[in-house]
Amino acid sequence: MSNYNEKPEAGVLALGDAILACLTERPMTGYELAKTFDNSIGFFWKADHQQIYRELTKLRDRGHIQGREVVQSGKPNKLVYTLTPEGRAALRHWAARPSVPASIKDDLLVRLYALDSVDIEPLRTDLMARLEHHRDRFARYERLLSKRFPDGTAPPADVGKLLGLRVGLAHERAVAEWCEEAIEALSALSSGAERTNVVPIEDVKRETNS
Amino acid sequence: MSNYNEKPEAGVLALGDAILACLTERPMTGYELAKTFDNSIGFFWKADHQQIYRELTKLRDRGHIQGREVVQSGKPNKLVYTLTPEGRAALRHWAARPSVPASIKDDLLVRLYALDSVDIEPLRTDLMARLEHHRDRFARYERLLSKRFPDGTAPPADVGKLLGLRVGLAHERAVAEWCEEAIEALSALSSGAERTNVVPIEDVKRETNS
DNA sequence: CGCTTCTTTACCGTAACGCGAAAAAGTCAG
DNA sequence: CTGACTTTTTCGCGTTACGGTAAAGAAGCG
Repeated sequence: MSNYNEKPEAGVLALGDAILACLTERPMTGYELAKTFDNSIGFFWKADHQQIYRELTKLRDRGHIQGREVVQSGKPNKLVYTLTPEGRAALRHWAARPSVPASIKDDLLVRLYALDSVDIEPLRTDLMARLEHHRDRFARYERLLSKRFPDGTAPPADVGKLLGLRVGLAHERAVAEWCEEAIEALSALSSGAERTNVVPIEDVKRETNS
Repeated sequence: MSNYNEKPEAGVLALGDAILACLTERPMTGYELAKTFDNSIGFFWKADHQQIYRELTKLRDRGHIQGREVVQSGKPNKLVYTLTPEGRAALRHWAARPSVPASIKDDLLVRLYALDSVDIEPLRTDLMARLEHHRDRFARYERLLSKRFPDGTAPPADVGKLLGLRVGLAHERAVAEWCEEAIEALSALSSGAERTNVVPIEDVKRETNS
């Protein structure tokens, strides 16, 4: 059996590390971080500005980042945060620890699990919204990919960002397809004895080759 | 502690609802719930026994479940929890609200994002562990599917459980495939150029306002 | 004999999230 | 000019989630 229950020490504080990761790119203010977590990480992590600022304070207290005030005319002064060498080291150290596989944790699955105890109509509506959502995301990732990495390759420093987009793409596609399947199944349920023939999975060998 | 009916916004407390969903199947004790959340929901949701018990207490206080003590000989007495009509109604009501699409939130992606600031070797090791993990899960779902739904169909009440397994399957497959891709990419990175002089900071991005 | 299983509960912490509010400067539309 | 909105940061209220440590008490296993 695979055992991923080692002992990740100080554990889960990934939001702070996500911020550190963002700051490896360039120094940023809390406002910038909050606006777009840069358009890669922000897809997987969302956090409002209060959260960001609170985390920034903690990171500064730990000496992982350093704030430099930039006086602006016409706007409030801003605090541009830069990684300190300690912050860099902390990030490296954190990144060297094994990650914990995230669980799916989707409440939709809970609803489906109790399918015979809930109303199917709102569920179907919900699933359709979800389908749209995942399709949107998929298209967004595709656009980003073809814009930032038109030939499918990346310079060494950006390989990780490419991979991030690729996993997002794969995930959204898989879930969107599943949504279609689920909607169909629910429709078949509510329309009664009508049974659409389901194609067994072994025969559906869909390879997307572009 | 007075007001929990005024804010029916999108789903917050899902752990409690997951427990309610479990209890629609059959009455269970906290211990049973903690052991295996039944082998469908437990894959997507993991919670230790303290969490479960705490949640059970809350649910009982709300009148959503009802505990019935069963005296046992040879074992401690147990509390078998049953859904009350109020609990059923609450579950139905909760399930009728739109769900919030869960974000991915995987710290591995953060590590990858900051790829040029971290060590690749532990990352590659981590990815290989992850690959194994997702393959395990995939195989597990496959086994469960062929055991519980050998012909790929389910009685109406179990359609949701089938769908849950199917999305798990699709997800694990997609992520496992991505892991392979990522491992390959990282290997190419580390075996490749020994740091040819690449892009120092010659390009200071000018802010729109200085 | 000690160890594990069974079953529940308690109290400790803190990370994460969310909501509402507020400063103090400027821009821009009506 | 007024009102609304942007920019940027911060405070403080709350709840949910989760993690650890530990205590019970009886049974069964080796």
